[in-house]
Amino acid sequence: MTNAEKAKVYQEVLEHIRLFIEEHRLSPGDRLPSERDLSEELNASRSSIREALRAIELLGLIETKHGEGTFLKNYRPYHTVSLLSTFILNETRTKNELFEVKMLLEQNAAKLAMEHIDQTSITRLKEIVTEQHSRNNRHFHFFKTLFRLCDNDLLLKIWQLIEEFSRTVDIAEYHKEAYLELIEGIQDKDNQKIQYIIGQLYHL
Amino acid sequence: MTNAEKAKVYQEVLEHIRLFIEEHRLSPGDRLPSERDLSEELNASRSSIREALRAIELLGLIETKHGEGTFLKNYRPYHTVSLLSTFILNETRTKNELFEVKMLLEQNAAKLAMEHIDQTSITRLKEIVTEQHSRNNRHFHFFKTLFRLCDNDLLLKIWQLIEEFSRTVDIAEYHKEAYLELIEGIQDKDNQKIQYIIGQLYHL
DNA sequence: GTTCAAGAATGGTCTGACCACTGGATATTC
DNA sequence: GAATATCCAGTGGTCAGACCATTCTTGAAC
Repeated sequence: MTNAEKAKVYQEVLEHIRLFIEEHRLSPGDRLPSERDLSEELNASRSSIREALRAIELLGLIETKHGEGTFLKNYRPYHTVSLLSTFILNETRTKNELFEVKMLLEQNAAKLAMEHIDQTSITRLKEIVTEQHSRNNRHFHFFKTLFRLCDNDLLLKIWQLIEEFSRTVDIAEYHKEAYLELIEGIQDKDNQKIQYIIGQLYHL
Repeated sequence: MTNAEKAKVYQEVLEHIRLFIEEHRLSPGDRLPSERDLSEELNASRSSIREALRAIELLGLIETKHGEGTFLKNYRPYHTVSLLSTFILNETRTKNELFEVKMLLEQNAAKLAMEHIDQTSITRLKEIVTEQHSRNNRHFHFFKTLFRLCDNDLLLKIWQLIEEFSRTVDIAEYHKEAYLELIEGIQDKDNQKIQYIIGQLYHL
């Protein structure tokens, strides 16, 4: 036997759960079978079931309520992965990959948003940049709004995921002026300028 | 009692492990205490210890070797991204979103690759386009090679996941000529042309 | 109808057992 | 002495069963 790659029980359980969700078309808020039921159905011990459930709970995909059950959760980045911060992410290679992807996604968003932009959105963006309370979160709010304009939920989710990871390394906040210039670029539909400004943020 | 927020044992274990790693300055490859030792030291059952370990194993932070022990792993975000994606991608998602993101990623890759390209890679790309056996898989092979040139595993992983998922919807294969033109664009470092060609593939 | 107590279902945790794999110590053979 | 085979302690993998804490339902008592 060269490399049988025998999967652990909890990994198989994970796959079963994934399929279960798919087959039954479960939506966030819906209840999963109880640990005991899963145990019986999958022919695995309750401990193994729990190992699997705990793992995806940590990922933020499910939620357990004592005495009630296990529920599918509306996945939101920014719940769990702060764990990673002290764990690692110190490797420069990892950091660079993260920031590069983040920058690319933001460039993509800006370009797409440029095509959908209207005066109301421009105003909203300007507000976000100048609002006081978003001082420590300007970048996040600004781009979240921008991504929303793109009308592509998948793109938004990917970005949020990457953004979350990035935070465990470094919180990126830049000068107000850059964002205002960016808005100008979007308003003028000047793609070159947009790409350049975002590139500059990341000093690449 | 308003909101006691009693943490589960496995979450406390997680925190202990995190601290342990920090205090002992563990690096990837180093070994963690055995499950039984942790159990005794933290005054928790082995099951609880395992729930915690399985969770961060799934995250990709550690690696367990049967009979040997548990080891700290060199963490790469794409591991987690790929995990989450199997769930995220299954959430309601339109074909358009999927293909738009795919296109954007491919545009990103082409642009990045443009900056790293050399003669050998050009030749390799041309081969892929003209090879017979990759006829039904040209797009995938071509872009996979292109993404590799970008030297960003995270970006590659994201694209691969989306590409795979796209296949369940529709298989995209285009005319040989488009790829050859794309190679030309990359060779000439003509970004506008690159973006245009890829955009055309997706008729946007 | 309202209230309250009992009970069923469910997650949370622990104990202890046994198996399978690994690596080093020890014994055996040459 | 060197190579090999064997054994064994340590470790992860899995399981069965127990008990507790919480929640919700059910039905009896009022």
